[in-house]
Amino acid sequence: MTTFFNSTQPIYLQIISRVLLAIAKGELPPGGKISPVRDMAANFKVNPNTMQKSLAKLEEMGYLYTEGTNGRYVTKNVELIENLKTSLPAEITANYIAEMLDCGMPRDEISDYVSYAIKGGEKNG
Amino acid sequence: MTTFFNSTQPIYLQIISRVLLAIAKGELPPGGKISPVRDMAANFKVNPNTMQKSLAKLEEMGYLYTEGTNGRYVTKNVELIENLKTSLPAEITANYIAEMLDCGMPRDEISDYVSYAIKGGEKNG
DNA sequence: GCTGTTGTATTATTCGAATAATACAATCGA
DNA sequence: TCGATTGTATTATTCGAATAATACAACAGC
Repeated sequence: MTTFFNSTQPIYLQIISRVLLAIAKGELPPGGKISPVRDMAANFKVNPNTMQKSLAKLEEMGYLYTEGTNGRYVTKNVELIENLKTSLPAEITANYIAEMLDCGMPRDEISDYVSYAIKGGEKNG
Repeated sequence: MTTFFNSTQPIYLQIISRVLLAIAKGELPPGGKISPVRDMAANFKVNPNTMQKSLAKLEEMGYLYTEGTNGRYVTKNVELIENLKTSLPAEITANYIAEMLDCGMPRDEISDYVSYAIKGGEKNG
């Protein structure tokens, strides 16, 4: 069914994450026009209302803005976007470290563990 | 309100994670009796039904078992628990690496990034 | 002016999570 | 035996997420 999402988190939040990522990676450039709500809903295979909800939240956060009935655009606030580029991986990493500490892993062994996992302990696409 | 949980994931799943962690860390030793449903519900400040749901799932998974009306216990299957000890951090790490790659971070820079974050880039309790 | 596209709003329905309030069955201990 | 404790089951209600089906307002292009 939902090819894009997992079930443990609301879809609209997962959409927000994906759009933020696209903005951070420059796939959605500053000032660039994004697809209409209905199209994005179709692409993500979700209900237009769900898509609308996600985009409205992103607008609240300042990452998107609406130009009347003309369409929706990515913010031109490049500082906000630069900030996103650094804060996204930072948050993910801070979260990861917290989880590992919670697991009982000593702080000074975590990065070694990551090294090991990357080099061959696990198979990562 | 919910001092223990965040809102982006169902509480009963978060409880499951916490119990698994406690088992892996040995805080709940193999064969050890755990608190009654009602007590655990009170401790976690959730509804007894929610607690019951989590414990039932953990039982399905084989980590707990019920002795009639006597109480609930942690499995004596130490191999299962040993497996948990390694698989928990492995899964967390695999997930983390996938997220970082998704962010566009080169594979060979991830562990350095973690090192940096641990040593002082971030403040971690 | 008309039509299509855009964002937005509204109402209703379904579903699962969570809570509440009980009730029941089985065992243990006094 | 009696009562407390245990796990379990049942029914109802509330809430948010998600979907469905529309409807409306505003602008662009013909």
